[in-house]
Amino acid sequence: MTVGRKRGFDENVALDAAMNVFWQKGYLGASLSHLTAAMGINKPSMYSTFGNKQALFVKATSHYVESHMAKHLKILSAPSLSLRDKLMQYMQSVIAMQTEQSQGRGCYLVLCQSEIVSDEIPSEAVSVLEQYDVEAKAIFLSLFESDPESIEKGLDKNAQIHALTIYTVLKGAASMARAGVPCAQLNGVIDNTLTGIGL
Amino acid sequence: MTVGRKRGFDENVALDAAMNVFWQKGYLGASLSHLTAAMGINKPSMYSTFGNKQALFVKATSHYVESHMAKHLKILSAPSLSLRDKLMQYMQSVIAMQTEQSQGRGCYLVLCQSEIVSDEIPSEAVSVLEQYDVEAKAIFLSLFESDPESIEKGLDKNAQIHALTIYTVLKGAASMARAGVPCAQLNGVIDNTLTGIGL
DNA sequence: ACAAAAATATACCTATTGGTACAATATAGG
DNA sequence: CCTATATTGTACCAATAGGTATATTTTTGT
Repeated sequence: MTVGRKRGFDENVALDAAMNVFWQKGYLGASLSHLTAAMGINKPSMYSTFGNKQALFVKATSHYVESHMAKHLKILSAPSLSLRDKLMQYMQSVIAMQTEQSQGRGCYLVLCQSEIVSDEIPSEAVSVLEQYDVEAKAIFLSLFESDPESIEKGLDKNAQIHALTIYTVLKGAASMARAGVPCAQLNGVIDNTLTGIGL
Repeated sequence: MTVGRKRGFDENVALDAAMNVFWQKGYLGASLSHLTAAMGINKPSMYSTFGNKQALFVKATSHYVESHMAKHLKILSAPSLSLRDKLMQYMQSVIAMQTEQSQGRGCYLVLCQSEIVSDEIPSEAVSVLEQYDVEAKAIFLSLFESDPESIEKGLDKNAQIHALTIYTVLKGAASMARAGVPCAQLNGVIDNTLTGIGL
């Protein structure tokens, strides 16, 4: 065992609490008082464990992606589903998660990415946000470029546009979810969107 | 003439400058120092002219709607255009405006509406933001409900879903514009969207 | 039992936040 | 020209921001 007093809190529980604060308030709106209160610790504990606000944000952002976004991805590679069902179930799953809270919160990433232009966000926080944005776009692009059914239907010819359509609707749905629009209504938007792509 | 020293600045010019700061930074990220510096005045002048930060925000928000959003609306009621062209030209016009700056700023309203859930926005600011959200939704809804071509094609049967689809894509496109995606790519998304609705 | 190490609580730091008091400066009417 | 009125510049206010110094508590190895 390492020498010294034992940590009186679970690092992952605290990180999850911090993630929820950033999710609700964004980077700028989440003060250290808000964060540490939600995490159930005081500032020195936060600083010694996570570094500083931007380092906490970087960890909280990765934690969001791993705990709330990654699990939906396996739907996109389910071999038994048609391309339409892959995309539909993926989008429905993501949006259901974003409308879960009675006071919907939408998407952590969409919220915080919108703060980048303000020029008030530290560079490491900007980096991680931009990195996930690039990755998300790449996932849809490679799906339309490589999926056999996509190629068969000729959707790979306009893979870029179709990928951007999915991504745009997801971002829009995140805004709508944050504004309190219920999941059921957004499912109709998904249906329209997939029809427009040709699925 | 009224007695007393004359105002050394143009109220509308100052309001326009304030609008641009809120557009870039949102309500929380726009400090009084940022605002007054951009407006070219000092704090007492700002407070005596506009009241306080939230009153300035309410005026700046209305100014945004009138100077940047209202002008696109006439496209939706152009009698010579098909329903598809009305919606396409409207969306293209809005998105072209949002991608204008090399460092795109997206939509003022979408940005600030995303701050509401943070619970850090004064109530009068929340009210004006929610009011414009309701109005925007109503415009698309009444279009699909009442437009002759919409009725002829049976789109009025699902007017709610179609209206929400347009609005969701516009919000998503605003996020994309803010992230720097060029106008040309988003025009492809518009095309997909209108196809999905059945236009 | 005791020293070293780690985590905690409290109090503090400087900078900035939204907002004002007050004195100096213009302006118009009498 | 002088007074009333309105705007301006400067300096300030309390509260909070992100971050830290320090002393206290708790733990383990010797």
